[in-house]
Amino acid sequence: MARILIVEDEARIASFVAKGLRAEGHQTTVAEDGPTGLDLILADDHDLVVLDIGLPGMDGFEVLDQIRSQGSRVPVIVLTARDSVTDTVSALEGGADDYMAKPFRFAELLARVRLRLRQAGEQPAVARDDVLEAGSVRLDLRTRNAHVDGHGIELSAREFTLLEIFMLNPGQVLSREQLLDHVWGYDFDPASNVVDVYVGYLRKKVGASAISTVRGMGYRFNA
Amino acid sequence: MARILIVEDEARIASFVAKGLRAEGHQTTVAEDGPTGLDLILADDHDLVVLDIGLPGMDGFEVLDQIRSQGSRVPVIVLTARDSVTDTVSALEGGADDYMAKPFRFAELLARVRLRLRQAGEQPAVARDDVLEAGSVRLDLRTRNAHVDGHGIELSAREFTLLEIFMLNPGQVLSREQLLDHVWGYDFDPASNVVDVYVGYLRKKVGASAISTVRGMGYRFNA
DNA sequence: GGGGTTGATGAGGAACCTCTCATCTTCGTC
DNA sequence: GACGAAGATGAGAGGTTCCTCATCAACCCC
Repeated sequence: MARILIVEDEARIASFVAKGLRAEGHQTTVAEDGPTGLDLILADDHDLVVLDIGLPGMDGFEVLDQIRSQGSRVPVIVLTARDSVTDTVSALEGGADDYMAKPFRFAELLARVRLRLRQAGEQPAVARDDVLEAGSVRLDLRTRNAHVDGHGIELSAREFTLLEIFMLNPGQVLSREQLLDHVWGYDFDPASNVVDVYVGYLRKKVGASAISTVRGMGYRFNA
Repeated sequence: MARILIVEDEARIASFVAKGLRAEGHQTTVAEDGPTGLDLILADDHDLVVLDIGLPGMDGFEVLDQIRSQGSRVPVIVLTARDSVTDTVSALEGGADDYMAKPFRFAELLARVRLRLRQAGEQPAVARDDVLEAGSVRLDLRTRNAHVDGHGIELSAREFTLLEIFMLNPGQVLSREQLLDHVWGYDFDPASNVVDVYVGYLRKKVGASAISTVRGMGYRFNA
């Protein structure tokens, strides 16, 4: 769909982002340091850049500064350390379009990537659906209400996000790892069985048949 | 803006809804029983109907049935008792466009009223802003993230909703009663000081100057 | 059908959220 | 300045949420 450059030295995060974006149908390139990233950006081969601030050699500010001063208008989403106010403000003043504080959940990054791509493409703000429906389950993303068979159910924040991810990918098998990345974030203990537990909670609330287990693979939401 | 008919026998709820909708700039009429409501609807003088199911004399189902069988296509939002699954399903099958389970928060009803009016008007789904910004405060309604000076802050669900209401009405004085209706719902103890407490929490997080006290009146969010 | 692997689930601790209550502070008025 | 009213706030109860761990059940392969 879009060609996205990830400038990030931590392999774990780079791969977390790249993997997720590829699963969304985007083409990804990873640059592990500033100069490489800068070259690739200036080659003007990408639709969007995800840029880490804490890079070895040449930090993200410098990269940002250079590409803007050389006239590139490619959308840039900056990754900063959590609550590094200074970083964030500088980044936005320095020409970044948006930023994410680490650690972040992939679902959030994805939302911003979509927003920036949409804005860049000048597409008329796809009347994105604020309500997901599948079978008897209805999820209102704006009011955060959920209904099964037209009868309201209560979901906690975690349950809601998990169900949202499921309903955005109906019929697809989602691995525990994918779900953990999307709902819990990349820095969560991958050995935890918290996904299993929350799938259990959801099944109790939306009906056991809504989510089937694919042994050895993960879970699938049935439309 | 729109002419809205409220068919509801409980005065407390009728006035809660009417008051809120008038504050939004709509014209409201209240009918306290089914036959009156039916007459008014058939007079075709309203853009939208909020219809209670539990009415004396002629219940909401009957009203709905009659108006649909007589060809009216006015959008109808039905009010049902909480978790009365049967009611809800019957209502939707009977031609209602949406429903709210009692007790409800006004903010939610408003969201649905807007949606239905928009659909009825065939307006091209105003690219409604999913991000509220005022001064240094930024509130992303979709991802439920909040930022102050570009630095993420954590808000609980209640805090978020309260801040949302404030930011939707910047510069306006909002009474405790209004806030209670919007954020807590109409069946909440009006003598509670919970609004004061939560304003206190918000001030700690977004800065004390963001919300000023208007003595004897309520609170105002400053843009 | 036995054994190992994978998934489901109940129990429970820690943290958090929500609200009430009582007390303290601020404000306006006289 | 003294007083009463209005608002702010700390303490804390009660409930919920989130997660871990241990155990139990289902499944697969041979």
